[in-house]
Amino acid sequence: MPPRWHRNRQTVRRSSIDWGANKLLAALLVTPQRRSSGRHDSRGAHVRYAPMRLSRYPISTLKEIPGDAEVVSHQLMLRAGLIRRSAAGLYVWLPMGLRTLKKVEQIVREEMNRAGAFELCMPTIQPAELWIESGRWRKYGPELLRIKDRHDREFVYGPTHEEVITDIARRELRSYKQLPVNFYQIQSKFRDEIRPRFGVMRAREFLMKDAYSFHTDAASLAEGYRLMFDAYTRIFTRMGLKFRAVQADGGSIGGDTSQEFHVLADSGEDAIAISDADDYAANLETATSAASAAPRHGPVEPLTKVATPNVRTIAEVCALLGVEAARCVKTLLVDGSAGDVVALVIRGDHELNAVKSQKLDGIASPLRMASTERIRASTAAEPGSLGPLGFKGTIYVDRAAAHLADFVCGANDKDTHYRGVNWGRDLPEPRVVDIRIVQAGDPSPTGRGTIKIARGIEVGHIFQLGQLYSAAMNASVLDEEGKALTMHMGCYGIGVTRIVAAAIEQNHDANGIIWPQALAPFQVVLVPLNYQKSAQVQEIADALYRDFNAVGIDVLLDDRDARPGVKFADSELLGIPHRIVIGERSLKAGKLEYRHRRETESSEISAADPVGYIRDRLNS
RNA sequence: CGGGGUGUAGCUCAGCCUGGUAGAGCACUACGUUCGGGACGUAGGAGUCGCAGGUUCAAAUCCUGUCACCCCGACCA
Repeated sequence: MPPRWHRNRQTVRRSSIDWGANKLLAALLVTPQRRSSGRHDSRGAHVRYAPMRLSRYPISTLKEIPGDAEVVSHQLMLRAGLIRRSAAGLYVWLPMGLRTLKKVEQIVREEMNRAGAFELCMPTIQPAELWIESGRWRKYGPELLRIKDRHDREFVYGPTHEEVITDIARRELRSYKQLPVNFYQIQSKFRDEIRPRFGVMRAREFLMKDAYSFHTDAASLAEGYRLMFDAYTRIFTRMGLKFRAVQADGGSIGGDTSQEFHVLADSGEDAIAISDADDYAANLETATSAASAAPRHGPVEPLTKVATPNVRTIAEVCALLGVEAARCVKTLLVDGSAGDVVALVIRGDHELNAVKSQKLDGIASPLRMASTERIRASTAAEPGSLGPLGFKGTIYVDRAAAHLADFVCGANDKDTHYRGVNWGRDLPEPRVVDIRIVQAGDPSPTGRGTIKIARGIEVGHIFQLGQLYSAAMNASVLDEEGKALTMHMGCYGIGVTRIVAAAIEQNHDANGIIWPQALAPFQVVLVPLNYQKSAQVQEIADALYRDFNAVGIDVLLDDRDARPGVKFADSELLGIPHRIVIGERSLKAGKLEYRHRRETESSEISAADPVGYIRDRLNS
């Protein structure tokens, strides 16, 4: 069933504005009966149904929150009629929402162009051969949507475009003189997420700006990477978002150096560690802290074995023995890459970081905890009384655990623990690694300040890929000596659709969205009161509407025959930054009422030059 | 994929336990009154009760299967 848009019984006045290409749209919006009764201008085109009059604009706001929307941005996007769900993780962008999406796109495009990147457009459907060649046909897993055409040939719906761009680059680029170069596109991606959620925030099909740069060497790549870092900083700054660039893990895309851009919001899915004294910031997955500088204390206590019946957790051990968790050590057994079991030792009050751990030699990636059967087979102990003492096999010890003296650990014997354990005396000196999750209050690794934990929404990610794909796909150019040179690559993503949701998460109140100026679908909403009754109100509202359009300010005229409360509520839900109320009451005094979406009180402005007033505010 | 939950009008939901043939509010249509913060009245349109099978004189309701969606965990822009 088609939605029913707001209608206006009243005949709209003839407008002098030339709508150009919008005429066709305007004509299409007209119902058949109306078309027959409409009037035509001298060129025979329809001009009566100006598209930015709310009586004709297809908005459909909801008072109630659709039941499946969990986070505010999803709720507000549905309530304001920006998107509608088509299937799990698949969304339709309605006209009002698309306006904001296009603004995001345009800012990204302008800044990418300014950084010297070239826009191109790759197909969403990609041939399987390229993925087989890069090795990701096997590696990518079920998130990759694989499809067949009528000839039974295999394709994928692209979740990313490294293969296609590398293929193009190796065919088009021949000489080092053509480098460095950066290509980007703003294109739909499909990732068959296990659990799409939060509306457009984690959708399966989404819009992404993806850029790929090609270089002769690592130094040039680092320079190109820096250019992208700067471009991203400008992009998110222009959008009026509070964001933070953080160190990141390469994940499935691969590569060494990588940073994420996070929009800070409490509802964010990612935790990030931020120093309170300098610019250190990292995804919790890779965040580290300063290792203790002081030397380890020497042994004092003798090694003693104590009975700890039915004690399994660190908390229980502490309670029984009267020691702090920070003086205990916990030993976690994980699957090794050779079918064995590897022991990871961390301090009792710390937690294991899976991303850091799975990078260690001899550990299976992704990280898996060893099954109870395997634990029994390799140690003859039960989980709960495991320890490094007497463990046969590889042992990795976290820096903080390695710094302990006279500590407590499991004895690898059911219902017993050791206390007074010391590295070097009772055990060999450990293999020291960094495998724990940093905690709020830890010292920053830069040596200045302490770590705070914040939450963020990842809206951008930049990588130095190196020769990962170019080597696999043999993408080379000739160097100065005429020898083949494997190109160095960087890749740079921005979640275009996700930005819209992230901006709302960061900018809303109880009444609705509060768009940052750069993302607002319209800058100004005109709210005439009694538009249908008062000739004066109608005349002034129409004139203002023409004037704003004439100077190129996006304006929406709420000419609906609705009560004031409805118009106010909708203008706030939609989050239009500037609202001008045209009412007979203030017109008598030669005034209009102005209110910014962030303000709680209206102010009177002169009716003489509202366009100039708004223009000043837009520029300030 | 594992665990939990829900499918009844465009939206939010009641009815289901205890079978008796479909409801409310919002939205929509018409008319009237109203009109500076989501009005009111009257009338109206709209649902194969997710789908399939079964039990029964009778199924939204009970049973079986199936599909879809949502929530909690490992992935990502």
